[in-house]
This record gives sequence, C-alpha cells and structure tokens, in this order.
Amino acid sequence: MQKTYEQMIRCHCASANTMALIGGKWKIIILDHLRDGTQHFNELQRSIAGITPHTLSQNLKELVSDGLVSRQDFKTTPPSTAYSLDTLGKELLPILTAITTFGENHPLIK
Amino acid sequence: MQKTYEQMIRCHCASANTMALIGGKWKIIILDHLRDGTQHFNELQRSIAGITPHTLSQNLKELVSDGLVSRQDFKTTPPSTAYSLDTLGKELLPILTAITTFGENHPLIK
DNA sequence: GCAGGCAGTATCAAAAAAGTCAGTACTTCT
DNA sequence: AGAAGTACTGACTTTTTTGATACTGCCTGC
Repeated sequence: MQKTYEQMIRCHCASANTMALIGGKWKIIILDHLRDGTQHFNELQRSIAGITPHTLSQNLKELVSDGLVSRQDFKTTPPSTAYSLDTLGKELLPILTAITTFGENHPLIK
Repeated sequence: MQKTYEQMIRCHCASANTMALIGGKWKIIILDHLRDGTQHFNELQRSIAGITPHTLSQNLKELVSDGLVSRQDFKTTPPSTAYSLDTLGKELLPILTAITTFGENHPLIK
C-alpha cells in the first residue's frame, strides 16, 4: 500500500479500501499484464513500455506484500522469478475487465 | 487528466486510458459519492472525510474537463453549484461497482 | 573471456500530487 | 452588526511517487 492512501482509508468508503491496494500509476497496468498468466520480471518490463526496473520492482513488492500477486523463485540455473495473480488478485478480475472495457471504448485520441 | 499519465498512455494498454481519467488518490471516491446523485461542493467535502477544499476543487475541475462530471451553476440566492455524473461518467458505473464490491469484501482491518 | 540475459539494487533528482493557511464575494440567519 | 454558510481561489510548502542512470552477481553461449 502506498503511503498516500493511509489517511484516505479513514473516510470509511469501501472504494478507498480498494484504491489503497490498486492506486498508483502502474499497478492496474501490471495486474492487467498478469491477467494473461505468469510473467517474469523482464517480461513485464518489456511489455509495459515506459516503466523503469526501479518502479516495477517497487510496485511488485507492494502487490506481493498486499497479497494480490504471488512471487515464486525458481532456484534453477539461471534463477528465475515468476509473478502471477494471487487469490486476492484474482478477485480484482471484474475491476480489471471493467477498466479495460472502458479504455477500449474510449481510446483517448489526443 | 493528471500529468503523470501522459507518458503512460503511450504503452497502448486499454487500462492506461482509463487510469489516465480516474487515477489519483481521490477521483474514484469522488465519483463514488456522485453515484448517489447530484451533490454540492460542501456536501462532497463533508462526506469525503479528509479531503481539503483545495484538493476537491482541483479534482472536480479535472473530472469536469475530462467529461466525467457535469457542473451546473444555479444563479439562485444563495448561488449553488451542483455536480453530477456526466454521460461518460455513467459509463464508469461498472468500474465503481466492482471497486466498491471488492472493498466491502476486503475491509483492510489494519 | 567477453557479451548478453535475468533479476534486481543504489543513489540521486525531478515531478506530481496533496496539504496548509489565508482570503474572496456573496447571502441568510440571529 | 456580526456570525456563519456556500463555493471556491491563490501562494506556498511538504510529502510521496516516479524517473534516470548506473551498477551488481549469477549464469550461458560464442
């Protein structure tokens, strides 16, 4: 959870609870990409144009600690890390679908 | 639209288009409160605990200029201003519902 | 033995959002 | 007359997030 949202959740709106988890510039986009299945760090970085490894790393850390994303470390050679939607994250699917649908209908041609 | 999202929409995800409009700490909460019907500035400020008039004003301005919220000025005495969901804003209802539902199921008891 | 991929981290700087505090112009209520 | 409500705005500061750039350690393939 980002710090910004700590105060906001005191307004006792249900929506604030959700935004505390998925607010921020990149989180919805990261979750959206994980919808297609398990992804590796560099896969995510390549498919999300414009995100820096630093920001991706921070966001993934928060998503994992909030229980939305699960992280698996494979001690193979070379070691690899796999990110996927956790149980809680899968409950976000209706939100992700609604957001994507809206975005497709309103392409923001500016 | 907040500036943060200008670069992000270049990643060509549908979800990025949506987040450019509803991203930010307070927008979802403001829209959520407008779901119940037309609200006045001070009504919103009172019902959204923790928001300052300054921030509310900024956010409403962006929501109006993005076409999500409509603003009506009544030249009555005393003058009053009414905010409500515009046509485009009403298309966000599925998103708002999904976000509220998730928030109700996961109250963030921290 | 060097390039290149994987999964990040470190450091610093910039940008953006949000907050603080005060004030405006009007009106009705007391 | 004075308080208090409505609907903000402006100037300034702080906090928070995000970005740029470089770098690490490990391994594989050439």
